[in-house]
Amino acid sequence: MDYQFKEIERKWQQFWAGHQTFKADNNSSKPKYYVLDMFPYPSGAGLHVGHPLGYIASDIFARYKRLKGFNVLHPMGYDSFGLPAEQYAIQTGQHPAITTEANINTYRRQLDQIGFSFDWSREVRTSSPDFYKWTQWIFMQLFNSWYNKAADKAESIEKLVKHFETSGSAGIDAVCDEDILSFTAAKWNAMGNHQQQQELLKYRLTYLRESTVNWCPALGTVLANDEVKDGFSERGGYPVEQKKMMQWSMRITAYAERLLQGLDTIDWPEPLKEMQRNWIGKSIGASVKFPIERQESRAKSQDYIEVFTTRVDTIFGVTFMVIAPEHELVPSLTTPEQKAEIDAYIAQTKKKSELDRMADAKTVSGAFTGSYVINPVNNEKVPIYIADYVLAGYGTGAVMAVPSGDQRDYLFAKHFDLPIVPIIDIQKIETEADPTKEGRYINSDFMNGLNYKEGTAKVIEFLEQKGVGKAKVNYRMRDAIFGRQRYWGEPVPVYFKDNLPHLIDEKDLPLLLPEIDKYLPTETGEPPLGRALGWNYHGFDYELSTMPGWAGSSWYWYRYMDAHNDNEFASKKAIEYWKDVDLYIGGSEHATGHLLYSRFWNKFLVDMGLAFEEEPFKKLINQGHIQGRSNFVYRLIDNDGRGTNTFVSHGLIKQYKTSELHVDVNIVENDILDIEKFRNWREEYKDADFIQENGKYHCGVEVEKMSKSKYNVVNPDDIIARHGADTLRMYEMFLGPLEQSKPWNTNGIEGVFKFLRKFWKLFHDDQFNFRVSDEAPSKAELKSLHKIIRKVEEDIERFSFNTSVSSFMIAVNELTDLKCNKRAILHDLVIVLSPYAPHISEELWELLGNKAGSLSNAPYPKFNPEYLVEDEFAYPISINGKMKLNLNISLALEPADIEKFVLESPDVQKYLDGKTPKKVIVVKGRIVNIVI
RNA sequence: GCUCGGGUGGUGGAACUGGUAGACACGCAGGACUUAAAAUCCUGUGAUCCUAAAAGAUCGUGCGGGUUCGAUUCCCGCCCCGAGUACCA
Repeated sequence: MDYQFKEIERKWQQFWAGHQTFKADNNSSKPKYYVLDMFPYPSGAGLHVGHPLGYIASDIFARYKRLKGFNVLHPMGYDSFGLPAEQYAIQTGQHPAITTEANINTYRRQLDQIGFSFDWSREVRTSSPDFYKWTQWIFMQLFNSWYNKAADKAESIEKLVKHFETSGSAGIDAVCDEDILSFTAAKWNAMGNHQQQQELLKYRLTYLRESTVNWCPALGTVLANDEVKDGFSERGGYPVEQKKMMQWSMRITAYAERLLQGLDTIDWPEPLKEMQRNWIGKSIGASVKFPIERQESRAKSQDYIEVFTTRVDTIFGVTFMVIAPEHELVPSLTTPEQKAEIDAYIAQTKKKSELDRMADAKTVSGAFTGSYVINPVNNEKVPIYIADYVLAGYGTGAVMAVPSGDQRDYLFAKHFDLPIVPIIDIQKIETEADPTKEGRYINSDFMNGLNYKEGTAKVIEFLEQKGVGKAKVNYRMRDAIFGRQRYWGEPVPVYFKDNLPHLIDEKDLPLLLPEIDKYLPTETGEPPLGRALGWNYHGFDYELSTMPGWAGSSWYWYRYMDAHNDNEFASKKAIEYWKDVDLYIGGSEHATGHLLYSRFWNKFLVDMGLAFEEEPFKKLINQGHIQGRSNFVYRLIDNDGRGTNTFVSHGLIKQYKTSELHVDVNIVENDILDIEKFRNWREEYKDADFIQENGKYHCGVEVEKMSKSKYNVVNPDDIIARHGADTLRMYEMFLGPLEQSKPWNTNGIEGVFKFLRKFWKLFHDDQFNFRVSDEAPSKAELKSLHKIIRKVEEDIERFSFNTSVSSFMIAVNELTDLKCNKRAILHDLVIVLSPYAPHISEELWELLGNKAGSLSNAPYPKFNPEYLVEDEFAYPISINGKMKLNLNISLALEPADIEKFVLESPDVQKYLDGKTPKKVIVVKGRIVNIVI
């Protein structure tokens, strides 16, 4: 039989499913290995050819690790809460659970066809109550915890309460809100429960607080910073505005330092780590309080403005101060004379959209408040301005402006004609600011003559002594907003009593999503859950927002370890066994979302003693994105400027007036249009004419996003129907390096398919009868085999799957040339190929007389370097680094003899021409160059 | 602007620590088989020069320099493409 991929693939997929071949065991004497993919959101469009790229790579690795004797956990599931199902529900009234279920079934069918070795018995779905029960449970643990800076870990809130009861707020160093009270034990105990609870909320790791949020009116929900792009929602592209709301937040900032430090311990791509570092945005500097010079008549709300600066050493160069227009002190600082101007400026900033503000980044604007602060180092009077280049959300929302050292301050000073004072002797400030740290200070009183390091230490010491400043570390990262005004998400297990949030009883978990009539906000503007009639907790109102998309994905890898546990999110035993993810494959778009939140929750679970590895994903690989590759046809335009039904081949379009049209890539092969298929594609093209080149119609090409409207979506089902899953798997790897983004291009797929046929034919005679020989393999055959054994091992270990595929082709070509059908060779060859092309490998494995299904755990063949030793090899030598010649040298020669042989050989002597060489370059025992 | 990737034949891409650049595949050209086509197989395929042919020579990894016996690889400067980020004090 010729290579019948359809039957073979169906047969083995059924076998694997029926025999649970890839079921992972939680008890094994083998070492464990956990290979994880970022689980997909099951969208209605199904998988396109780009989605499985990472899954194929991880599957190859998982299968390889099994061959290497590991107990491999390789699961798959669905991140099944999300907006599209809900949008669809709003439009059609269909319950998102139904849509989701249907989409999951499509995904599952498509995934099964590709022949993945997933352990489906451990499948998880974030929208399933037995999964989100534990998402809610973890939320409750976060609510019941606070972050103890002294111990540098999260601790139970009860411990904090005990401390308050016995010692008051003294001695507590916590990550918390800024407006915490300080109190004695007696005062605490005298507080009512209501006030105590309110105070505790400022410490909890998940808490309710009024905060400015990204509100998207069109979507009717709050978005996280990473879901907003340039002032528009990432999904849908609707405008986003700032709004103050009571919101659930996660105190991720408590973990900022650990999240930063942990990056140094994990094997992740450097760019990704860099993104997280930038996101966390640590800057080391100082905070300084500048006393406000109050006029007697004005109210004394606060008598200083605090700034954060990374260059406290430049404090003698401060000539003005700038605060954000939203700064809370603005009203009290504005003098009556300046009020009109300030109000106008604030009104103007409010009007500006995020986009305008960015476009305006270079134009200087601002307004004077009329008030002054005193520079604490020299008691000089410094005017206070407001300007939108200062962000309310970073630092303290106020900056000390040093125009000689900071370019923005410089431009501002020039615009408002404020003094620019140089403070370092080598500063050049004629045309722009000079932020140098070299040189010695001038105009800086007690710092004069010091260098950067000395000066910084000195000024901090001075400020600390005066009690107006201290060294401080600042982070850019904000606490994560945790509420969405949406239906299709995890309900927050909280009810309200006396306006205070309370957790529901643990035994009432999961808090199920209630049924509602419509998936829209209520008429009063409450989230969709507000429509659930009679939905309350013993008469008390539930929280109506649901959790964001990242909640379930922040811990799901633990659920795979023990997917059916009803009593715990995963048993301690299972977590102790599987520990962490050894290899995680997914896209870099999750850098500052999922991958950061997951690390945060993981650290929290470790603090609680519920997990044991500080970092959840030891090694991470970002697979590149598969872009679409669009094809175009060119419609001839007639003299009246109307489109005709004649199409011009791409090479000839310069000679005609044409318009470009997308054409379905599935009716184009190697950029040549299938004219018949084109005529059938659409009614209007039935009678199309073509101006061709050499009898062919060439299409134009462009790389774009894969999308339906561009007719460049390639469905894996079609590829599998034509060439089979093994071809698809190998071709996706062959396309290029895994981590590189590249356009999908079916042009070369024939080559991979031909390879698999050749491989099949190694085991068969010309009539396609299975025929292998038990003769002893020849040296040449062993050499081919062992080259590939080593190559594939090396390639897989360094995730270079594309080069492996090439090497397979070479090996099979060599063995075909040798007419090799030796059982011993083919036996090992099948094992080595099996991670890449598992179906054909299983079939041949069985034909070779092995027990069906035993391939997945067959031992990977051991590489023997002896077989690579040749008797003679072509020895390349360059002369003067240029001329090259090849000598045939016997490998039996010793290195010293080789040298003699080379130098005395007639070819070399010809070049030497009687002279002795000046220098002989030897690399690894080989002469590579002779300098004459 | 800043940070991180990356520029190699007609195309996708190899070359792992500086050591025969262009593996492998696609495409293209020629040939075999065939009444014909498809499929399959074989040969050639960086450019230029030279040759009847064999052989040979020169150039060649974005551009310009440098280090080295030797550079796609290392260093300096520049250009272009992609990704992330954006007034972060």
